[in-house]
Amino acid sequence: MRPERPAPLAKQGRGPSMHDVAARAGVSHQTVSRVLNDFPGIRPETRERVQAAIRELGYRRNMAARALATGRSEVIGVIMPEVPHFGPTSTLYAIEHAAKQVGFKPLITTASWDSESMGEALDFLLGRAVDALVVMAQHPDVLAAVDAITDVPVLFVLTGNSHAERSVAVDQVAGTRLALDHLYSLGHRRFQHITGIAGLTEAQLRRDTFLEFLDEHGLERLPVLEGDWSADAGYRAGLEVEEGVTALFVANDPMAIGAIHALEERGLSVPRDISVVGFDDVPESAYAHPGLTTVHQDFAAVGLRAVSLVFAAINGKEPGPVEPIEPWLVVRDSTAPVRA
Amino acid sequence: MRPERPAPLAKQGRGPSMHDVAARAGVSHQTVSRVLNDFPGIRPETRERVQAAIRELGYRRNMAARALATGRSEVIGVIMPEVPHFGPTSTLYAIEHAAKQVGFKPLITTASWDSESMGEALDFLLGRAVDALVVMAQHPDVLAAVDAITDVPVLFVLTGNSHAERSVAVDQVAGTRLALDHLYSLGHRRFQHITGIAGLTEAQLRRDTFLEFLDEHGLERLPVLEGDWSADAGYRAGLEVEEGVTALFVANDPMAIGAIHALEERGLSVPRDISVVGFDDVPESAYAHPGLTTVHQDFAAVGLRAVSLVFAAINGKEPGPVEPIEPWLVVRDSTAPVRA
DNA sequence: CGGGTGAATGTTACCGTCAACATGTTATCG
DNA sequence: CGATAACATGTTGACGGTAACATTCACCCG
Repeated sequence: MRPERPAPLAKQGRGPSMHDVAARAGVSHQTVSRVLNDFPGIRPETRERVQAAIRELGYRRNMAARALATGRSEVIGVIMPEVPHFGPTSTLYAIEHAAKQVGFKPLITTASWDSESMGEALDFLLGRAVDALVVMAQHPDVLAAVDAITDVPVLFVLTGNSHAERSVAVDQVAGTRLALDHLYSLGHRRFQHITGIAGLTEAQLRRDTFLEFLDEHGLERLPVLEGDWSADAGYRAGLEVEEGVTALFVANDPMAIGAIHALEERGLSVPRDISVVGFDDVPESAYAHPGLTTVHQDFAAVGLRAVSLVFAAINGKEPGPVEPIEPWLVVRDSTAPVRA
Repeated sequence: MRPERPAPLAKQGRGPSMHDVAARAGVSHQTVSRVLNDFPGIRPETRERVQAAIRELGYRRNMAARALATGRSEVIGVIMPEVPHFGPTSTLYAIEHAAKQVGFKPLITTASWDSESMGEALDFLLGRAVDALVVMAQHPDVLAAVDAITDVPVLFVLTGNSHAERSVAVDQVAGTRLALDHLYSLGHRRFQHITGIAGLTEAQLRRDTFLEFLDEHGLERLPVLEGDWSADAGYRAGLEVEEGVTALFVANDPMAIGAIHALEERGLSVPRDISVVGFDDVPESAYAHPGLTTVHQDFAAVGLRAVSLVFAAINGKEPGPVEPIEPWLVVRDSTAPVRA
């Protein structure tokens, strides 16, 4: 199962074309085209005849030909990270749904953030004449790799609002502060943080904001624990949480769940001994044990807004600056006031 | 943001074509084509010159034209359910990865299982001249809706091995029996089940097998609790679990997590008072509280095998019957021997 | 009642690529 | 040394649509 080059080509007889329909309806192929595209000035009776022919032949428009002639494909290219985490996946679904509403479909490809991988992804999508590009730019390098593209409108997503220019994102700084303010207001003063994958913009923003917050409040900087978004990593990091820490801010929910598991194994009770806040609000977090306090990110809104902007750009309207999407805090049982 | 018909067409100047490259390299466009497609019999020096021209112009093959000329698009159409659950999503990623290895990419669309929605999805994908179709057929009706398609190889996925014909699936009956045998061997005799979305093949198979199992062992049929795959539904169902039940088989992990939450709220301890088995083995299940015993489904294998079969079919090789993919049981802490 | 007008439809060229066939150019060999 | 492969490349015509322009016809009006 390796990539063959001159592929055997299992010639599958093509379906009927416009000409076939035209012949059957006794009109010219152009008239068929006009019916298909809802052009005015077709006699109802003619339209009827054409539509009948279409139905009878089971005709289906060839979008490759249409794309060739018009230069448009009604497809939006989407570049995703290679690992299917909750955020990208949710956003993808939202994009798919929103795109469908306006007659577009996504053409998906995955890429890591090195420029070679991105280059391949771009070649693939642009070669398909996608009408626009939505790039999940979780890593700063991605922006550079895509920068040269001018063939087509490009929109970045999941950039943590660090590149407001052409990007739709949940405000990571605001989300992080929501979590930390909550813990601080419960009286906690000894904080630790478990990060997401090093280098990813969102992980970096949460981490930087965490450290900023500590400094602002004159709190001690305990070691930051490195994670990779996975529950496994959260578990391992949870084993390393320092004695005396009462507030643990974890960069996403799965890691938080892993970490809580580790803490309990160590005999620490959440939230009695230590409060934990996650990030994302995955559906299971409400039923974790204890229910996980977390920052909700509205990925559906991200997808919707992304498509709406992309659609505007495709139609030549250049919209104004984009506001970040505001996250909100969901307080559950994994956080409690610090013990006296 | 509604679907406009005659769309304004933001004319974006097209990129260079083969002719431009040919002119620059001082050869004919056909020679360019040959270089691009790795045809033999090109003088190395000529090849060099063409490749230089390609690089200099930033030429990119127009796949719409290629698709039109060859009738192939190197794209696999994928029809997904509208709600992004773990199984379909994981499978999608696996398909994307496997497809990439053989030079294909997925074109995704979602559809519910009614024939109208499926019809639209099919029109869209076949209009794009996809080379093959992978349909996530979670509902029996889907099979009927897609049945008429002969233009292109079609493969079903996630059918729970109920339609072995043209389908790749994890064996649901086997998986269910793994879970139930485990519980039975621990001494449990009072079972209850929380189902997935009514009507979906996988949910149905798990449920039917559950009932069969009860009958085979002469166990009482307590009411089956209706769920919908969501942790929420699991929680609600968990509130309804009957007194005296010691073994709860839940149709997926998120619902199991929700159910456990409900049981603990009711003062029942898992696994002391009641053992719970889930299905799917989502990554967080290992760190649920208690660690969830569950049936692991290898979605990566499903995706891989699906692509491999589809690829074979595209190249005209009709492969033999497909073996189902075997799930396995992962025993963790949510199951224990029944108390004496 | 002839020309103008607009509605309905037809004709032709072109989008960028591949496939089939045609041509030109070297080596090869009797 | 001329016929003849074998190789390297060029030319032409699909593929199935869309767009621009051309045509036909009926009708209206001065």
